[in-house]
Amino acid sequence: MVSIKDVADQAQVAVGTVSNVLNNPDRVAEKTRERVLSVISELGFVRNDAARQLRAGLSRTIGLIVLDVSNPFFSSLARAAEDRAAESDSTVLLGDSGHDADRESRYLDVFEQQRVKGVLISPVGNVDAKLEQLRAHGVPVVLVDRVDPQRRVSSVSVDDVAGGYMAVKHMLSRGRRRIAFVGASTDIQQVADRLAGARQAVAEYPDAQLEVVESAAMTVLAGRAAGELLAERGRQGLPDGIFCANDLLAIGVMQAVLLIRGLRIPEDLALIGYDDIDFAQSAVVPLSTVRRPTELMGRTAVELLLEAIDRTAPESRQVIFQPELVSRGSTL
Amino acid sequence: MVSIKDVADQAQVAVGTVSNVLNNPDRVAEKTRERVLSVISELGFVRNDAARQLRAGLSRTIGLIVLDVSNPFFSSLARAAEDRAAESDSTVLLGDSGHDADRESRYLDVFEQQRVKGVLISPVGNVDAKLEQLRAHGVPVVLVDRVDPQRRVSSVSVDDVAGGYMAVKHMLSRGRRRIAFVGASTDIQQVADRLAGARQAVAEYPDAQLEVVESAAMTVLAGRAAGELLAERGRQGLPDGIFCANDLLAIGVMQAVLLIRGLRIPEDLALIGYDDIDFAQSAVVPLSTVRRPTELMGRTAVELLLEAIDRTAPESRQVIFQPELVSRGSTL
DNA sequence: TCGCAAAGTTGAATCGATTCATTAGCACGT
DNA sequence: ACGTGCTAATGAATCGATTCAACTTTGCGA
Repeated sequence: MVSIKDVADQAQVAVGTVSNVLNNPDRVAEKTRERVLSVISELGFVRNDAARQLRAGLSRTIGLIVLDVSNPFFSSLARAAEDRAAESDSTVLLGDSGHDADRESRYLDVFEQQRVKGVLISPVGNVDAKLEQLRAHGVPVVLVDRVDPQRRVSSVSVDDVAGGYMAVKHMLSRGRRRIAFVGASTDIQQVADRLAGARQAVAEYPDAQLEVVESAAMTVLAGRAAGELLAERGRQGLPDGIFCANDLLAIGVMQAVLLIRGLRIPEDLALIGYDDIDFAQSAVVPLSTVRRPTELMGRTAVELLLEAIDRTAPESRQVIFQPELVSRGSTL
Repeated sequence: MVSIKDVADQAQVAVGTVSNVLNNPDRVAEKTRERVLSVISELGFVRNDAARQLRAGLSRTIGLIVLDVSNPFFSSLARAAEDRAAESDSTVLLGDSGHDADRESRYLDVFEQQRVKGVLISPVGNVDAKLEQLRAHGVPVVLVDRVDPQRRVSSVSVDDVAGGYMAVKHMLSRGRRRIAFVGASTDIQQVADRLAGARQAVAEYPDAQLEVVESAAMTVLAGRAAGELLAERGRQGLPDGIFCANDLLAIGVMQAVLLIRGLRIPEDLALIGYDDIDFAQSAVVPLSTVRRPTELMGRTAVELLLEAIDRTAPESRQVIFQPELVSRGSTL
């Protein structure tokens, strides 16, 4: 394996000079620099990051742990984070916890051993202890899609109350009055927030009413079950607008309504989801939905982290983004 | 920052002993070990991976570069690879190239600087030069979902010809005879292979015929366009079995057929896709499909890599997996 | 009591890049 | 000829964990 020493010998300079060629090129005379560079490529020298990091004390990597990489929300966020990190020439180590606290904990351990500059995490379980340990070791943390109730750590998240509000307000403004909300248990913060937003919107229209349908999960199949349940009532008992807590549910409801009862969307029933997954626009009837600014969130998360790294006094910041309404055929 | 030296001082032992507690616990007397361990947790000592790696010469990490983490095929493969690596206590660094050669190249550079033990990659562009460099530096490489024509590097891939064959054979064995293949350009190796398999199956039935419909892309919308095109012919001109090169196309075809022409699946038309994405089973009519053994591929890829790392003579191995037919409602 | 093997412990040397105080070389003005 | 100021280059010390030859202690049989 070729080391900086080998390069120095071959180029007839001292090791310090080679190091300067790599890190402070302008301190080295042009002729010398060129000679060293040509030896580097001739020998195929590649910097040993472990040695650099050991001496420098800090690494150039950021750890990112997401709940599920196959979820487009997270993969798009991760990509944006990587791009932003690359601009400040850092690298992102991506870990997928898969909603599993053990995996999450393993990644945190690895990240700490690797002495990452900072950690971005959308936590699964109770990570307070681990995060506290990281912070005690001087590793800044930024929460993603979650806020710290004690506001001790920085975070980027989305105003889901506003998202629920704009979804339902959208249907109300188009004349719908009998609104249904379909979502899993309100134990999930995001579901609770979206429902709260929906309630706010309905409260602004005295003649409107809101019905809550609790689904077993947040999947297409659960949505279909909910849709069948509603459709069984017949035309009279039906709501004229349905807001689903995510797009998968909405697609399930759409399947049930369109095929099983032959109702039409949006004529008989307006439908809106949440997340803007790929399938939303390629559903049979293009699905209206609420989109979260994932790229911006990823970039911002990295920026908050870099800020915390540079700053000595680590005051925390909570950044909350506003979601965006995407209006398509299902609410025309 | 707490180092092994601090632990040694506090526990009144030599640094070598602390190191042994961590790496060769059985060489240390029980009493000493306990004392050291308690000091470690008391001081919150965390091993510095950079120093360990510098001295040991090799790291405990494996680099994995996939084309698109949000593709369930890759995310599931990545998760399996991570689990397998964890069993041999290694860590996987996951990189998402997003079909972008620059990003891919950046990751390869980072991996090499980090002195990863080996690299798993599903390559975008022409990475021959980079891979050659890695191999020259003694870093083993295993290709994922791609074979090296020159068989110089190991690989794990799927027999897509067999996949195409089993999909079409399945429909033929249920009495369908007018088969259509829907897929994007055969410039894509996977598409070409699946079509070749379809041809093989059809050739076994003298009274069967195969029609090829080229779609613009491999998306739901492209599938819908293809479905509409077919449906316009009316019942007579229609095939009675359609094999789509992936599930997205199949879902598009299903939408077009079911809603726009009111045909029934599988009575009027059998339909089968490829990949077994989540949506396949939660489609209106559950979609039959061909599944690739992603978990097994991920595990095997890591195993091939570990093999190559341990072995001094790096002979390459090409492992080709057989896909599996998943029969659901769309081909009953 | 002595000898000797086994078990336990020690600490200096090592990995490779970075840092920085020091030295070398050169140009210019007086 | 000599001092001053500048750029360029040097190389020893450093980061923290691991390794291993050397040393100490313990246990046990003769």
